[in-house]
Amino acid sequence: MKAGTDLAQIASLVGDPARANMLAALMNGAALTASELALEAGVTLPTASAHLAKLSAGGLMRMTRQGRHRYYALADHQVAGMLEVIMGVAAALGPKKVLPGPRDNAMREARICYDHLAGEMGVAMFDAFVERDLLAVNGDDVALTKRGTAFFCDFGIDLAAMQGKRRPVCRACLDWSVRRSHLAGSLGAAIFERFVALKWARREKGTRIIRFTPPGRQSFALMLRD
Amino acid sequence: MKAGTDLAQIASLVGDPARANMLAALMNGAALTASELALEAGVTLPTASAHLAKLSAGGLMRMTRQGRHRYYALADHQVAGMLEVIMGVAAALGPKKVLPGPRDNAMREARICYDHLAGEMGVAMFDAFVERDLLAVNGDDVALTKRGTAFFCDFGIDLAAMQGKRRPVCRACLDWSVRRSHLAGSLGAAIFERFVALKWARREKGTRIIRFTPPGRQSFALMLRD
DNA sequence: TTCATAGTTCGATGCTAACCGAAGTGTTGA
DNA sequence: TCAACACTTCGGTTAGCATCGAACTATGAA
Repeated sequence: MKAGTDLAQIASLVGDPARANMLAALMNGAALTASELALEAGVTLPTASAHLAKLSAGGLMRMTRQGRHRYYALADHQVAGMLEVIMGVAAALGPKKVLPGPRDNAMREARICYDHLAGEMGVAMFDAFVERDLLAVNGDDVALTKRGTAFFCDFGIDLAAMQGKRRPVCRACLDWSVRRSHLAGSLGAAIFERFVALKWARREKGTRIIRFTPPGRQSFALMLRD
Repeated sequence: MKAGTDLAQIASLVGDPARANMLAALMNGAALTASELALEAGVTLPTASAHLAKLSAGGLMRMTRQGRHRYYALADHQVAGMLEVIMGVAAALGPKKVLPGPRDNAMREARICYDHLAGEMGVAMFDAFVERDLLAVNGDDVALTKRGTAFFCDFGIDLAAMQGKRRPVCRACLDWSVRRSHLAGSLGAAIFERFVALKWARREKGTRIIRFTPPGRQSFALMLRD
């Protein structure tokens, strides 16, 4: 009985559409003001204020004052993780393909998932690698092919250093915004590092968004094609 | 906006106390009748029936008819996992140390978490391994030590077969009933398999409970100690 | 000081949904 | 065929809470 009460308490905080929209808007890790969140949720300021008070009291949010602004953010990683899991269930259950995922275009296009590229560009990259026989997919398993080994070495990645480590080299990671796989593992991380080193892309400070430079975008497209 | 709506839809299903109690009661993996769930939630049959209809329509539950009984169970693993995560957040936030976790003693002591041992015994095992320098914990990372490698080989586990696989060998998994970590990953799974092979323990059919045999319990304690 | 902006608090309103009793459906057993 | 049981559906009541406008507080700028 007690277990259910706790469960309900947290879930009901997330269970209101206005609050859920606010929480979803904060999933990129940024902190937003009360006004911005009100806009995001489609309610007036007083209503938003009441919701924010509840979320804070419930421990799901953390607030910092800065002058006359109050910035709200998710309380911690655990809360963000919980929201991801719930969205995962929602995505798996809802057969409605009506463009799920972040409203934030930049987030949907390219973002950091731990330490590798996710979003539409991440999925496109993964698909291209498989298409070109650089990666071999077998169920949930992903492995480097001979061609792939040559290709990534050529791209400037030290594959030898990854072998035999605890962390898997290739791993498929399900993208909640697109519901398709992208590349994780040490190779996924190394590729993203290389993108940054080549100045093709950089992380936007304080968020999980990845911004590609115009030339970087071009090089990226080229890399997938040939 | 759409993301928030999906989020709210699922969360609000869990967010009602009566429904949350029902879901919590089903977390041991068993299937219960509508009457039993009504009792569990503390509502009358008609009320429970309405809730169960909603949960089923929402995809969180699965129903099977058996004569004049209707058995309700959680839809799948993903749903059970989501509930675990939410309870984890609730436990982390609620400063009420009033003995959180499953009312069911057997569940709290030892249960399956995917494919490895969780619950009090799982946590005790993890602690002992770290204490004895078989595992090295560094933040969220867990790694095998040299001593650990020798120990687990000696215990009859084929560590070589795990290396280089997609799945991590060691992983820490947060236990919602005890709020401490236990061992997951392929090593965690292999250890549990070994327990079963040695007849120290077995899964109770249809539930997530793990039953240790008396000699198994003794051997287990010995294994942790020396 | 005065004005503007950001946010909270208050009071009133209205809608949703949880709830129960009573009646209805379907299954089992006699 | 009838009675008992398990469960669902229906109708009506009630309580909670999301919502908004208006008034209030606090910070910053002129």
